[in-house]
Amino acid sequence: MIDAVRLADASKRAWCLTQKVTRKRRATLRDVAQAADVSVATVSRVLNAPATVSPDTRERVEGAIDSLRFMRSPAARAINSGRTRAVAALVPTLDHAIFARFLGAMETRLGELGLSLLVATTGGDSEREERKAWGLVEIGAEGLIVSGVSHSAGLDRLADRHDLPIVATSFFDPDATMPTIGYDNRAVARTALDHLSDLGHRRIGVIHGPLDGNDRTQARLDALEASSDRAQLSFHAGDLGVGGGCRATAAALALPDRPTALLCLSDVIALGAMFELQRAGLAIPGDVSVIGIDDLSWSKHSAPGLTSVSLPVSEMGAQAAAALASWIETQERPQHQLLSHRLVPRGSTGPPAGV
Amino acid sequence: MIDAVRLADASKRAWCLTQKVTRKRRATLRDVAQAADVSVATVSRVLNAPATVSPDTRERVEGAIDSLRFMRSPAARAINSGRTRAVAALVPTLDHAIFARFLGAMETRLGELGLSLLVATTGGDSEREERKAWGLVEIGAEGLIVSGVSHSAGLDRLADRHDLPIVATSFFDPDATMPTIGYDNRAVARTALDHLSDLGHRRIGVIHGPLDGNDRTQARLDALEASSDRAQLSFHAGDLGVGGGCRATAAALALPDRPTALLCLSDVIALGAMFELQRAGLAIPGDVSVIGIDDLSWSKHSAPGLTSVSLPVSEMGAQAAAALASWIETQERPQHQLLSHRLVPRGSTGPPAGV
DNA sequence: AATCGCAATGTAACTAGTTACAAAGCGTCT
DNA sequence: AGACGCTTTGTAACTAGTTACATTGCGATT
Repeated sequence: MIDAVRLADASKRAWCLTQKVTRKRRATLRDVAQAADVSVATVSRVLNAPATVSPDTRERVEGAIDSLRFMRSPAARAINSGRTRAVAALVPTLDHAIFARFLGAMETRLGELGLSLLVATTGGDSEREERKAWGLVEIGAEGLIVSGVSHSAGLDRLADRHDLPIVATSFFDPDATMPTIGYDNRAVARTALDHLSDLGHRRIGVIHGPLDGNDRTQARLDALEASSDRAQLSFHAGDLGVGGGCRATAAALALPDRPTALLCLSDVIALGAMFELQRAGLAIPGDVSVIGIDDLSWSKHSAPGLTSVSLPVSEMGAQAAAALASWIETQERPQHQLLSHRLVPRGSTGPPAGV
Repeated sequence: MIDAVRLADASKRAWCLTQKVTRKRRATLRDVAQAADVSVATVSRVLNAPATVSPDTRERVEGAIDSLRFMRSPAARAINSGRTRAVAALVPTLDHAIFARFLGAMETRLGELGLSLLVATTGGDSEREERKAWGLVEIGAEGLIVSGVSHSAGLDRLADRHDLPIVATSFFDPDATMPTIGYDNRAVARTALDHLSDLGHRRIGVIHGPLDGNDRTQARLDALEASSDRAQLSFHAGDLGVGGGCRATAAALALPDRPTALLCLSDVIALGAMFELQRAGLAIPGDVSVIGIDDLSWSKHSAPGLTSVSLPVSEMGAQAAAALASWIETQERPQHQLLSHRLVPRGSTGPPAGV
């Protein structure tokens, strides 16, 4: 321990030395002031309120700024303003259309609000989530948006310790300790099930991804199990991604009593299901209907178009960004927000063959 | 102007006042020192080199830290260390699997290197790219990774002004002003074309996305046009995404002399093409072969599996992260890096019908 | 001519940490 | 006993900006 510290210390000093030798110190505000023969306050004013400086002086200062290639130190600015103008988002992975879309919308809204976005991935691991969250706060994130994994105790500690604004998304739960902005995952799953059962399907295969640490999937499955009186449900788990959907679908199709419809807990999984059905030579929806959840951008273009439950992911990103920004600005904790989902019927679902 | 400044000033003061009333000032290092009855230096030591402080004192200080819920100000740390430990990435959009994968790999590697990732989207607009880049640097990004849009003059100015490390990715160009880490887009396109022409295809439809500001697409098209002696090429532009692929494919299929193969400049576009072919009742590859570029994670799972040119996108993200980190650390500009691509033949390509 | 108001500028004290250097305390060796 | 070395701690000066307050100088009133 002691050795490690000493080592770190030594290397730090060495690095600092190199610094001083290698690169000429960057110009500071005082250098500019000296070069322009004015006070530091005047330079600062040229930067922050140019109108209060005489055109004459301003020009001289601007000249000095340019010739010294001066740039304000963000850290020094932050120390004075108390603001870093950066917030962070934690998502399980970027390699999934739904999170990417969410982050995209969030980044756009944050940009409008003058904030930048730090992104970290957790891999759905709540220990890693906590570690990354601390790291982000330590480099200056003014607030956090978490998605996918439930708010772990660690995040609550973090929020408490820093008075740190943390918004949880992808689910709605008015009883949660932190504000939640999301949809009702149980209702989402029921919407999909209702659609299939309304069409007359009684044997339905539920295709889903991994469960570990994924509250959304769990909530959806719970809701389906609770509604299992409406139809005979079989559950098939697969890995993440299209490949997982393929394999789980293959398992469902191998059932002696083949389902007449597949309820996929995401459109990505549904894409795998459609590929697998095509491979099996089964017609959609003639032989088997397919429904997804998410309504990704390509879903309307598939052949046939994929029936899906549209989730307001972009809106969720924008709302979360706005809520967090206002929380930071006003110090007032935002309200929970329930966003509505919507069934988008397309060609991939129809009545079962026998009907 | 003056009024605006005054207004801003006034509201700022008001805000500060509110601050002081509403939230109790956060504890500083000096508060902790006072509470523990030690000097600020000792508190700092407890934080940075606990071994050099006697267990007795350390305990007292740690107690004070806990009871005051003290947290170091990131800005103050940054001002002293000269490091913010954050770098930024600029991508055209997050809503595209290829950039999401790239960013994911980058974030992972940066995390290993103790750096955090700021993400901003440019929408493929170089003006916006420049604006966002400045914004990111102003809040403390120590380096930049750009992708997709060519290094605009604005970025060069930024790099020059700050001595800011900027790495360009998604293309390889040893003559570029900033280090590039990427693949040879011309060669990538030729690889795809060679595969089709080796199979015997002579009428090939090239399906591509929008051109504005997209150097990668342009480079690929240039290479194809230069090789147009190998086959008769028709070019079909579509919007971004699967929908664009569908529409452009529809146009290609409507040609009096229908192409026997479709060369899609991305797998996303290829997915659109496959959907469209399915809609048209054409068999893949029996009637029309399809090849993509990217080799996305689902490409191997489609029906039939999509032949694609695999791009080392994840590796590119990791390499860019490592290169940028080392540039920041050592002040030594990294080398350009050419990453190799690879044809992945799958079921979607075969000899044309007549052969 | 004296006073007032205002714009333009400077001085110095802030922000919240880190750290070089000094000093005190204590045990050990000569 | 005095010198030396070690650990432990404190003082004060840094980092690079912002800003409250003081000051100067000029034109316009009174």
